[in-house]
Amino acid sequence: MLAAERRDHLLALLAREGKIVAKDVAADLGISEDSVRRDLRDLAAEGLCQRVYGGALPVSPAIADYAARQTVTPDGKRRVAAVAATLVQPGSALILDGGTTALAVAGALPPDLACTVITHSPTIAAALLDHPRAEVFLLGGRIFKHSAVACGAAAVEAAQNVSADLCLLGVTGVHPQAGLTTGDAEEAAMKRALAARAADTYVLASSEKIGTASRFRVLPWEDVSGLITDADPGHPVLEQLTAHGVEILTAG
Amino acid sequence: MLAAERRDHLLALLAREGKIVAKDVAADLGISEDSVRRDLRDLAAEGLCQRVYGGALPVSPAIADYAARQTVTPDGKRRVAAVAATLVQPGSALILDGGTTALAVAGALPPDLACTVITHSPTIAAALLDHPRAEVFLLGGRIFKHSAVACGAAAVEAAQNVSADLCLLGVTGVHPQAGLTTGDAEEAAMKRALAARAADTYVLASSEKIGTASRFRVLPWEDVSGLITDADPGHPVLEQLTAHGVEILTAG
DNA sequence: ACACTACACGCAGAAACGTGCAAGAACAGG
DNA sequence: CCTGTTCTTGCACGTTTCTGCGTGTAGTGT
Repeated sequence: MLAAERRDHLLALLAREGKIVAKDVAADLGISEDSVRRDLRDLAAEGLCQRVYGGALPVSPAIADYAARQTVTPDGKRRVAAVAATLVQPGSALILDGGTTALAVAGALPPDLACTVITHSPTIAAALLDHPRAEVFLLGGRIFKHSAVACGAAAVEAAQNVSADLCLLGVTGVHPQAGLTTGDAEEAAMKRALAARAADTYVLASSEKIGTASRFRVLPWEDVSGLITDADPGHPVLEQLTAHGVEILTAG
Repeated sequence: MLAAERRDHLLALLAREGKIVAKDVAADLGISEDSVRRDLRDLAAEGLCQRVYGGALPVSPAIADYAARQTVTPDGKRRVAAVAATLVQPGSALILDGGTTALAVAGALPPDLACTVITHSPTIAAALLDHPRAEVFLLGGRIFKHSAVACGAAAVEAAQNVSADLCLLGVTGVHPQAGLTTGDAEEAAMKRALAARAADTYVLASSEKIGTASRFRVLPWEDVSGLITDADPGHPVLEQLTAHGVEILTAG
């Protein structure tokens, strides 16, 4: 049994049974109680469960199954998403890009947050179905299979009819000179169109993207309000970006 | 064993077992653990799996999850979907409504079918991502949480810009006098807008809907080419519909 | 107050990891 | 056919991570 698998098992168990008894799980899986306790401690540290004497309980019954889904996104993206979610004010309008990191943001939004989310990603729209107070507006268009978002002329046109307070953008490359880049021209244009419709644009960039550049430019740094990343705040690239006037939000 | 072949093997294993243990695979294939780890690292970099200590896990259990949900689709809906899928000609354009039955149709389409699918359901758009040759066009608009589809003025307007050979419509009520009905006025209008853009409209109706009516009329029988159902062909309601000129396709 | 259980912490062995390196295969060009 | 290059593969090495055990402490129930 893989360690990560065990972790998932615990969360699934928590969602299904509503509680975890360390002793029982240890006996059940044939591992030491220490390992179970260690896992529970880690999960609790990430806010995914509440540690109690003898085992663990869900932090809140409502988000139990959500937590199980969240664990599969890599740690870095999850941390970036958590910070990004704090930028979304109740009652505000948010433009949310596609991609796995943005999907993590959708999941990280408080379940009962009342806000408007505008997105061109069917995946993200579907993910927000269980946020009852979030109003979701979907931008239509031809679906680009590679990144699972609506792109093309129709999607860009649809974007012209919306406005928002905040735009959260995912990219594949973050480079001091090249700016924000992505691997597809259509996608780059779409991201540009989205960013243009929001007062502030923040970029979601897990650490592996820092310092890399892809083929197509999305935005120059002048048009970016801030960058949210889990990279080391002392990273040389990040320091250069600060010099460009980009606010750096680190998700340590 | 070719490197690419090994890669495929790993992905297949991941899909089948839900996890990969580097050590086991290495022993199984008679190659070094290093090679397996290298492959997993590459796959993870491409976002095809999630690397964990000891092996790898699927990026998102949502895939397995979704597959599992498909199988729990009630038999009736699955049979209806299978028949509906046969109506879709290669190269044709299909307007696909939202709802669980329509989702089953998306799943029932041959994986390599080349066609255009127009839908206002983010869920269905997402489900069609694994049909590489299907061109998906998403109709945007405000998302109605209840049925998880785009509705409202924007969605209806978007629908005006498309045309298709076939429209597959889900409804909640099929009644000889009341016609096709559904429980929400906005949704009814949207369905009407969709049906108007296709040469032929077929209705998906699992047996429990036959003979019932909901509050809002979608279409009169004159505008319906046919009905696909798993109800008994001798059902009195179906015979009345035949009299209305509606073609009945039964999914025995 | 007492016994008992659960707990955190530190430790050491084991397992998994990343990296550099060299041998070998596949390949392109002369 | 030969040669230089590139890519892949397995091995060795040092490093990191995981896991079970022992110890002392804290919490729980009688």
